[in-house]
Amino acid sequence: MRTTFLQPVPELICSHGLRCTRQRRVLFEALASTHTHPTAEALFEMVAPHAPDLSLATVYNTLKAFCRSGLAREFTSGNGTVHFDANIDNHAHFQDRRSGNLVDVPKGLSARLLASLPKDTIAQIEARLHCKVEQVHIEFVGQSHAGPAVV
Amino acid sequence: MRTTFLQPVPELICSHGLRCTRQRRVLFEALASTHTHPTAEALFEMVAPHAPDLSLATVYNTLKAFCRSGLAREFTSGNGTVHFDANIDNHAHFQDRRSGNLVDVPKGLSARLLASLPKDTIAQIEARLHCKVEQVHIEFVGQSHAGPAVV
DNA sequence: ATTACTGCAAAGGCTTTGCACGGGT
DNA sequence: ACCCGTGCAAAGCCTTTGCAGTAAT
Repeated sequence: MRTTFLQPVPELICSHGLRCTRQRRVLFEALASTHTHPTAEALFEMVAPHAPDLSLATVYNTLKAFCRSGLAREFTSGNGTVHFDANIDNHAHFQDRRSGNLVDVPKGLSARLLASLPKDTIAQIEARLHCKVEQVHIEFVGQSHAGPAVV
Repeated sequence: MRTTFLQPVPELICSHGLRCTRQRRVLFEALASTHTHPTAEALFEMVAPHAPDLSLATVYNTLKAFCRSGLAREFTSGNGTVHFDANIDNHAHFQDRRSGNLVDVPKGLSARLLASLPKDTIAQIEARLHCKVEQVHIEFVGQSHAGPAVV
């Protein structure tokens, strides 16, 4: 569990043009403190104990606001579930086929994977498909053994 | 447009334990004849001219049957849209950020990308995350220039 | 004081399902 | 003849939205 931030959470939220409400603080802290990638519902349940009358609609609205302002990122895994992530830097994911749980591939390994992609092949993709590649998502799917694989 | 199959479509459908109806033939041919990855709705519109009273529910049901029987594959792209694909072999995708359109990265290039992933790094992922990696999805996101980039 | 955010409930898409009919085997 | 597959409409998710009240600036 990461519990410290480069910038205190309230300032971080404010500096992104959002009002710093109790709900947003709690949600951001929860989101930033896990390397799993909770769905809106999962996040709702994570914070429920600390925010008794938080509504699910607010979770959705808040997450959307976070994404718009660049505080978080939303993405959909191969099986269709929408996940949120306060870790902005690009990294690969691993998803358990059975549970659908999604975790980060550790930073160093992610970086190695991304660096391994041959640049000339990407250039060829751009040429063949008449496009400009801006991002790469790598997702591994398979089976988790044992307990919670949170790194 | 690919219009020939290793096995004639009806046999292919039957051999997967499905009844070969007109709707299924039309849908499978349409799906297999494009390298874009239509959504259920898009496929519905593609075949509408050739199947006047096909219902959208049937498209959904049929696609699900195809996926269950291994004739097709379903996946969700990073922006949450569900796409279908009769190309079973593993390949990378490119998605246009604006339109959401998704196309295959040509086979050869896909293969090169997949082959470039360092095996030892994957082994380390398995070790660190206590998991077994079974599949890899690579998705590029960016901008398409010009017209339809169907390869 | 202003205006953004919240919670509730209702509305909205997309997808699935129940059921009677029709078509494949 | 059997029974799976189809079409329609209705029901079910998940997510967004409208609105009045509340809290942040």
